[in-house]
Amino acid sequence: MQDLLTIGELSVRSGVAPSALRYYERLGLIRADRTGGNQRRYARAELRRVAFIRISQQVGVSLDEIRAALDSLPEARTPSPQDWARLSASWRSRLDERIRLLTRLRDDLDGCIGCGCLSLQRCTLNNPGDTLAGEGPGARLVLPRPVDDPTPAGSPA
Amino acid sequence: MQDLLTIGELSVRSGVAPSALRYYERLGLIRADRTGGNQRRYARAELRRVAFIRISQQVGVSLDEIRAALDSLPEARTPSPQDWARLSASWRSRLDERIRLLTRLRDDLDGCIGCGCLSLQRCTLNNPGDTLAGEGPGARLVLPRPVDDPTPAGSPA
DNA sequence: CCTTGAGTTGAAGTCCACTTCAACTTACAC
DNA sequence: GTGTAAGTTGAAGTGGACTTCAACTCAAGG
Repeated sequence: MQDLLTIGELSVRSGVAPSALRYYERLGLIRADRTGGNQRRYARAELRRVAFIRISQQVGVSLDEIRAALDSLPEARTPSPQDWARLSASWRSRLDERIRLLTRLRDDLDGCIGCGCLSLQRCTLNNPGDTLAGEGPGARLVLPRPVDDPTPAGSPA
Repeated sequence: MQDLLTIGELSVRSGVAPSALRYYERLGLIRADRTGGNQRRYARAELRRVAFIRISQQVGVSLDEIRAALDSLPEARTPSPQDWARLSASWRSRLDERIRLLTRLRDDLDGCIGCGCLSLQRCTLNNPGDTLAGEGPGARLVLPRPVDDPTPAGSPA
């Protein structure tokens, strides 16, 4: 066991496919030394970078933003625990926000289930720049903003 | 104000772009009558379908699954509040699960920030079939399962 | 009538995060 | 020295959820 990992080893240890690791490298998220025969050899510290990438993805951050965050790490030295803590902390509010939104959606869903209304207005939905923010595809709001459903109260759906 | 909406009206009221509404129709998620001149006219009930689609997307359900869910609605009659309640309830556990995972990630992140470890193993991360389930792109696990990082305790990252 | 904004279509394009492929080279255990 | 698993590359493909485009047609107010 040396201090350098092959791509296969890093893949197994990180749970990330080799093709994804190469992709990350192309995007500048991780780096590798090369052997005389041009094969990648990863320093152990890269494991932490990959860990950070995966965590960040869970939080809902794009690879591009992750790259920006990683770029803020000191280049001269191996990042310290404090460095990593700072980066992780920077996602904290986004994570909180996502949890808050989903929780609110759940509560609203419960309310809607109670009354069976599923009305766009009272639900968390269609609250642009709030619920629609930051979630994956399909959550882009193109039009200015939704308008209340003027169905006369009591009409049959 | 009649009981049929143009695509533009439905778009404004639902907050979904016309192109997306046409796309939903192609996928069989919503339907529209046509005027003599071949323009779409939506029954008011379609607003609820669109609402359901958006809510479901928030929960993290794919359009394909949403279509399957919508297909389970009675065709003969306008869906009742109970029908919608049943569909919404079917997402409930997924929503709960997502909230649970994100919350756990937050807690772990706090822990990791405390110690600065960011180690793959103790964090929620790389807990295949658990954390990695159901979340957007980048969360596919290809390799069997990650292996513990055997960095000797006390080695400098 | 005529203009103009809204709507129609199919095909192609976009974005993100990867994966797959083919053709070839290295590393290493025996 | 050799067999084979593992690695290399660039280019192209995938999937999901849409958007954009060009070339038209429709609907409705003046």
